[in-house]
Amino acid sequence: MTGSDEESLAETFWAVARRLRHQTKGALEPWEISPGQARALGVLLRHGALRPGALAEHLRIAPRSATEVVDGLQERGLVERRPDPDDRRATLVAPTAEGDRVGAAIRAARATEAERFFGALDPDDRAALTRILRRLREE
Amino acid sequence: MTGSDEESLAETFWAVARRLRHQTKGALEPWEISPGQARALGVLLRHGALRPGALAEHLRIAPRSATEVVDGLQERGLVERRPDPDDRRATLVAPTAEGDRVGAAIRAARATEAERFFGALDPDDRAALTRILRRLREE
DNA sequence: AATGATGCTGAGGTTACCTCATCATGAGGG
DNA sequence: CCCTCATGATGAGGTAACCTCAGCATCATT
Repeated sequence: MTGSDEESLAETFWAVARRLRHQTKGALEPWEISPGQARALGVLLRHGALRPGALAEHLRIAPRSATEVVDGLQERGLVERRPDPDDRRATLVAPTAEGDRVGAAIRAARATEAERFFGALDPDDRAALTRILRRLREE
Repeated sequence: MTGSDEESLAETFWAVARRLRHQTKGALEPWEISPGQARALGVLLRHGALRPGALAEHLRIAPRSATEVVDGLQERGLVERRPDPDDRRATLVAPTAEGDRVGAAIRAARATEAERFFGALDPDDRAALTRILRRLREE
């Protein structure tokens, strides 16, 4: 019985994820930026300059894939590569001024979408969800 | 303030999703079946025979993509196509006996993984999460 | 019958990931 | 020093899961 309860919890979780993803997709369109790129930009805004490898760890993707994400962001002028002064093999990826600006705007737009999405919940539920998800994330 | 709280709620949600996805990935390996196929098989077990179009609606993907998922399941002998007696344009997709068997095994394996994942929560939190996610799904 | 809608699928494209090989550089031992 | 091995980024090439659009068969309506 526990088993099938758990099953439906995971299933429900994914159903919600899908709905959130579909709804949020449009939020990024004004900037023509993919979800992965937006996520990477967010990490860079939070952490400052990072090596591609470190960025990959944050995003939990392969280092090679981080190179691609950075390529995309660089093409749009949102980040720049510069040599790492401590290691000539390495590159540092840092947001440009435009990257800062766009990153902040995206952050705001996503907050609005999230408000629309999670707005269905009353404040208690919202707080409970936040608390529970944080526990699941950090485990 | 509400805005940034919401932002971090969505962010947290995605962080949890990523972790769950990575953890669950291995659970399907014994059957060499993709997550999407497993999900489709689950829907078919729950609903019985469905047209590809209806399956697509359940999965929230394009009808054409449902064709591909069904192709994959059919190659593995887990579902079969048969003509819809009510409409000769249409096809009904139904699990085979093997599909029933594998579907049940997958269901059990996923329950085990989900238990490992959501097991970090005490029963109250688990119930609350289930209730809140259901609301978000159905909204 | 004729017309337009519907159900499925072939053809072909996109995206976001992956692995493996390559090349430059770094770090430590002899 | 220099040799070897480890490490950082990237080129080359592949894959999985989605998509759109066009085409064909069939249905429903006039």
